[in-house]
Amino acid sequence: MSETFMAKPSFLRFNVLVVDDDSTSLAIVSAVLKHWDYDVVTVKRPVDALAMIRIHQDIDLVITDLHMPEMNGLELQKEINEEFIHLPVMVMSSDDRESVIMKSLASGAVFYMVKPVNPDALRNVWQYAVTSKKGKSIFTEEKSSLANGSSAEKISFLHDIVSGSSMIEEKESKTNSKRKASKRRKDELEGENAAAPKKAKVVWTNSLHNRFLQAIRHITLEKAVPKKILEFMNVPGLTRENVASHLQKYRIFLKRVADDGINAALKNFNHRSSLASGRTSMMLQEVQDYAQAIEKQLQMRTSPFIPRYGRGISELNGNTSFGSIGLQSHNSLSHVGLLGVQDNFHQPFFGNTTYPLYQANPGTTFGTGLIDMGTNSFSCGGLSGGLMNGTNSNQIFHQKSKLRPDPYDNNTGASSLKGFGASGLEKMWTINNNPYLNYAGIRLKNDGDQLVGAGEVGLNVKGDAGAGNEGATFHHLPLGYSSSPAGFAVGNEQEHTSVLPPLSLSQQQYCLGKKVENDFTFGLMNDANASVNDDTAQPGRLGEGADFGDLLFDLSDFQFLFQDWDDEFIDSLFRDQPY
DNA sequence: CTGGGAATAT
DNA sequence: TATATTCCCA
Repeated sequence: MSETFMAKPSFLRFNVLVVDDDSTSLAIVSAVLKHWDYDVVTVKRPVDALAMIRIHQDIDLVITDLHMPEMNGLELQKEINEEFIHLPVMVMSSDDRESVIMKSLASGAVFYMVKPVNPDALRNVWQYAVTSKKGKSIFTEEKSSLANGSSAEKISFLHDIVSGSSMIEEKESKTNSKRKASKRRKDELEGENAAAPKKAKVVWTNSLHNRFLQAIRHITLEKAVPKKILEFMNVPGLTRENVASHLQKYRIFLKRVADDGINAALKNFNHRSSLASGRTSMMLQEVQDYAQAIEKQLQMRTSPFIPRYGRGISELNGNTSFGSIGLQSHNSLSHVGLLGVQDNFHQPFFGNTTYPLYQANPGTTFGTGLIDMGTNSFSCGGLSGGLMNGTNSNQIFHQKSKLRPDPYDNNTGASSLKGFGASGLEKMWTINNNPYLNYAGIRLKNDGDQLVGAGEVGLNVKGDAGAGNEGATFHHLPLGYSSSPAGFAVGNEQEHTSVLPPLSLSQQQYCLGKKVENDFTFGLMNDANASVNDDTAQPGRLGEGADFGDLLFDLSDFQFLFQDWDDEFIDSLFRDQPY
């Protein structure tokens, strides 16, 4: 606590929404925030900010410019806090008049930054986000920036005054506010020294949890004790107690699975699951871990997954044949589900030794993925069919979650539209009523990162399921396919960058599970004998060397939704492959 | 000190 | 209610 400031623990992720009509300012703030390891979303219009917050559902902090057309920062702040009470909003402006500052803070802004924004001030904004998350504030640090007489310093003091105490009281004494602030700060520090500082609650994000799981897998469940796990995880700031606590919860979960079955365990695991913030991946990981444990115990050579998990997961959303694991699905066709399985399947279905883990055929269908939306449409999940494919399970392995941004904009040649499928969208709409421009998910256009639209992948639509890219030419995963890509591959037909190796274009159809209604089959892997148009889909077997885990989506990757993509970020996706 | 269960806190 | 922290004891 003797540091000049409390650095943001690297394992804490914060989604910061920046709103500024000025592109330059927006870019700068965004860049600085990213530099400080925040996840940043930017919009230029306040109305888009509101939409983004509603859709994203996992914004931790909003930083908005004050002076904007249509709606100014304070109006935006008011709207936000009416709808999202605990979402902190910071205001920034080149206006350094104290009256304006005070008005903003009185209005409910948690902080006021004078432009040009001090990078140091941005570094610590996570604490405000933490405040919103925890319902308590964490201000234990001395800020080095206080040493000088900058505006930021003044603002910082103003904030200190406002936080945790009556604004009215402070207004009355604003002339000597600086002194009072100093005194307050001192009191705080003394109090903390006496009573020990409040520890920030560790939030077990998906990524953190995944590290935890990795540790357990590495150590093996039997030998996994808090100390070893902690050591393996190697996360600064994480304590043995934290790990012990989580391990306890984890074991309870496993026990519940053992006693009641995976279905029951999943049911009350996390009802709040949403794509970006939920713990769906944890569920999946638990399934994996538990399945492995079972497998070991029973010394089974064949997969024990089907009878137990296939249906179990299917039943999650009440669907008799396919489920989607806590995610939305409102279509009688299509489906999806990570582990969807045909009702009468009684054998392992994860590919076979000849065609292990192929993706579903995207020739006429779309599929796989996490979310299903729209009439006659298909699920299109972020990862979609992009997860697995290929005759080599190792390939599959490394394809996992390599979400690719779109390097192209076929219309302009500019550097791309950005988009993703599979958010927990409830409102979808098509673009220009043009099926060729339909998308699953949200698209962010490059010209200012405005939210330009979201659509659905429709029947017979050549649409990307997944990362969208507007243009005459669609992008496909497998080379040569003219439609229906699934996944995040992008580019044009000739130059696409695919997360998948090309499929041969024979009539082989792939599916896991069965067809649904007419033409749609889904599933994660194919079998050469399967056809989308008949019921002959044969489940394959788990290919040798394949890992059940390969099939599991890691939703922590979706925390990148709406992220501004840049080269560094993209690189990090590949660099940080967990396996 | 460590692990793990239970009580407690948010 | 769920989950993380703290306490307690073998």
